[in-house]
Amino acid sequence: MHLAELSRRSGVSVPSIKFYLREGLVPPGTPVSARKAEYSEDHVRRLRLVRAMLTIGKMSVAQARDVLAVAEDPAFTRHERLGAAQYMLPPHVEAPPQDSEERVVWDEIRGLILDELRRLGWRFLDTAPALDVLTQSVATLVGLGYDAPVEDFRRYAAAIRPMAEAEYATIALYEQIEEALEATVAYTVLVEPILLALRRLAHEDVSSRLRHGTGDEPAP
Amino acid sequence: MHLAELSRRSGVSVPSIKFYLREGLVPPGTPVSARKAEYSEDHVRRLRLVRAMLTIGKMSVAQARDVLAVAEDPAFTRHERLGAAQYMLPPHVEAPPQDSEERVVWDEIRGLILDELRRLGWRFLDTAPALDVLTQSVATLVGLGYDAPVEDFRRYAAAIRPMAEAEYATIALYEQIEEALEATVAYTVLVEPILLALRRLAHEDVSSRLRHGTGDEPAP
DNA sequence: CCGCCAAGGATAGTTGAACTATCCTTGGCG
DNA sequence: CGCCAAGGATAGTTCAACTATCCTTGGCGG
Repeated sequence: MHLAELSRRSGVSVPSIKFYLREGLVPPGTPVSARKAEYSEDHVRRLRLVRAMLTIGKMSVAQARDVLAVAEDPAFTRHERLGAAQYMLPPHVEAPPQDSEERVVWDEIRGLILDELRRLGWRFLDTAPALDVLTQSVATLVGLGYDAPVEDFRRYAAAIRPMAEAEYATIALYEQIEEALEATVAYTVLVEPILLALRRLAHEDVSSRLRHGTGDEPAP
Repeated sequence: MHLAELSRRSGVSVPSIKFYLREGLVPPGTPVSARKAEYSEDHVRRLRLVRAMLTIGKMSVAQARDVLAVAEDPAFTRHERLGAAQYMLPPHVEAPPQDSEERVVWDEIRGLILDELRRLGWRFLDTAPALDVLTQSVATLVGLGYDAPVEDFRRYAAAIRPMAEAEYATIALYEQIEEALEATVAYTVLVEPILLALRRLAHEDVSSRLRHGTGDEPAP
């Protein structure tokens, strides 16, 4: 198909597709002649993924480009691609505080988190960006005067572990099929809002029960 | 304290504080004379919260203003404020697809989700924005050619429910203390990245075990 | 063979958000 | 009485993400 049809199929305007091509978010079509390029079904999928990364994942164009680049770099093994893509996905902490006093608090919180997760037997690199995100969130919470939710923490971790196992299996399944190299990215970006939305609905349910709790039994 | 000191204490530049004052993200100080205003410790807290909403929560200035406005509007009861603030927090779905074919898929997915959650006994309004976010994410996943994760869904919901109960209790505790009106906002915005970061670390752990699984036992 | 013409690519312009710098007003104080 | 800095108002800047315009190119009809 040509640019015009790709635009129609994907719901992205022609100038925007050109922009994404320029930025390297979408691979160029195969040139069928010097002034015509042929686009495939993969391009439609890719455009949809890009839109999801930008709108749902709130990623910048630059971030999306970098993530997609490693996610499909044949120089890496599938496992490496998976890890590298995940490490590049936002959110990220720009830089830990330089201010010495804040830095002490930061390091202390990071240490506590690390200990707690190691105690659970979790294995990951000390350089995992998610660790810094965790530290930042907890540090901010503490800075606002709230207690660090350490016991909640253990509960969160225990609840999340089995989910991650199931998800990993699903992703690995799709990764076997070579056509779905971007499964990691799609699952990471799109399952996250699902989890958060469920959490909010659960809050609403809890709140509703406590307020106008009728004769119904609480959920198991 | 004066503007200059507020800036120092909060780590936000003076022009930015002025900007936030103008935009209504921070309440004005109490004017001690015509050219001097006194800012309190609450202003420091508020500025930190605002920065967290903008940087960690990736909210826009307008969204932050609206959320904070309802979160402390004395015209609402505590319970109403809680719900209203949560409903206004991002992410949001701008508009369901108008295209008739896509719209059918959308409604179908929305119906499936609603059925599933009702079957679990969850109570919430049909207008909850989180429902649309859920629908959008699942619809996008389906549009990319992945299966809708319905059985994972049940697992997610079951795992999240007890977390939500514990969190609600914590938030309610802080809400009792009148000085922490923004507890809902702080917890929603700051605990979400914690959950997502834990999920990513769990993925890394699972991946690491499957790859170079040593003699260690898998985590319970 | 020559020139037309549209697809596709290059270039510059637009828009909106989030600051940021400058100017202006004001009243306490020497 | 006039200086002067805090604080507020106004306009300017920067950056990302598009978006519109022009330009190049080569197949093809005359």
